[in-house]
Amino acid sequence: MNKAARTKQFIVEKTAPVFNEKGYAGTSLTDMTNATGLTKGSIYGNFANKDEVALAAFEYNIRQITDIIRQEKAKHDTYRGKLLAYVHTYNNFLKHPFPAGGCPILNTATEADDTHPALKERAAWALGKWKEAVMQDITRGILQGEFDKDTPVEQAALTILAMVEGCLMITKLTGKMHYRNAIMQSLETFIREL
Amino acid sequence: MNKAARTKQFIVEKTAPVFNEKGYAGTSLTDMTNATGLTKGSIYGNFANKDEVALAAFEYNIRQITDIIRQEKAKHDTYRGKLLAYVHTYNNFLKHPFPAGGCPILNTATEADDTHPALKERAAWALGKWKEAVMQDITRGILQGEFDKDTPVEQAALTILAMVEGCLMITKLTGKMHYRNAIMQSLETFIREL
DNA sequence: TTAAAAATATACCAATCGGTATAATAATTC
DNA sequence: GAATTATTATACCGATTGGTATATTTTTAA
Repeated sequence: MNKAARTKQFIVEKTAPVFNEKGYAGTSLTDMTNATGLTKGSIYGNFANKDEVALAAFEYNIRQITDIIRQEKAKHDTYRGKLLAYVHTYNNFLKHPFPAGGCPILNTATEADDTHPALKERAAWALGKWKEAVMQDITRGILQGEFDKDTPVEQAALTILAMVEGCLMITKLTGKMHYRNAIMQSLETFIREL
Repeated sequence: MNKAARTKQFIVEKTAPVFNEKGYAGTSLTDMTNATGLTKGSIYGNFANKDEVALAAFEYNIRQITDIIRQEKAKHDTYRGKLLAYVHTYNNFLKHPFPAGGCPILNTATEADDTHPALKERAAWALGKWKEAVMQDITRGILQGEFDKDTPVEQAALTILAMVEGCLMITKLTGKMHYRNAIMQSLETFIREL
């Protein structure tokens, strides 16, 4: 890993939380130089434009979360346990190195909707991957006899995603932790009833 | 209603969809003059600054939705019917004059989180009002014997909100209508099981 | 209808935006 | 260790940002 690659990585790591908190349009080059301590020339020597940094930062934030989830899922053998890992992870997300600013998919979905199609595409892709992962857990759980074999797999997966994202949004907006606990309680019930 | 008040209203109506689509930071004064056909001087003669217009536009978008929901709820006598009105309204929201850009609470929650505290406060307030309305429907439904008397009222209300907002986010990001239908199906089931 | 008041348009402000050419510096290769 | 290449900093670009002072036009009240 040569100097250039290291600096590139450094820029991504330092700007990722800023992009996630302030959004794409809200993050200026000045924010980026402040976050990194580097100058504009230095940043533009490693990236073609702000878009490239934003995209790389988004990927970084996504990977941050998927790594945590994968780790937590691995702790459980049953597929119900793996699904419940979402509940417990998000319910204690202060314990984990979650990206500052919350869920990057949620953040990107609303802002980049009309303004930044490339970023929106990445966010949609990430959501799709997440959906597939949950669907796979449900499908395998059905095969293992853990879940009802008549479970509508895609619908259940989408419902889990919606509850998690809705929960994150409400918690972020209100700051009330018992709101989060309440919604996560419902999600747990939903998963246990599959 | 004198000229000034009419112009103020006109500015709000024309800029409200722009703010909701592009966000607060993403909407420039040029966007506002384009949307209204007025000049900067004219806008600043009626509002102190961009903040004031953004706040008024947010209130306008919120009222737009609450009016529709109130109307749809009034069509049903039962409280279960009133709750299901959320499902049916959002499921056919193309039929209604919903604000362009989707749910203003969702849009504001993510963007204004760190950047615009006043707007965030209004969004949190609107969400709180919504939560209270749903809780009231559930409480009255319990008194009427429609719902199980052991229903955790606040938890159920928050879950409904989370599912709706999560659904809106996923639909906005992916554009897939059958995702929306699936999640709304789960919400309907949830309400019917209260 | 005319005078006072209010609303709108024009022209401008400093500051910041994203981006770049060039010079200086550091890393790499021979 | 010297030469070359890659990386970073400086200084600047035009365009756009939010905002304002002033002039002009339009409402409103007498």
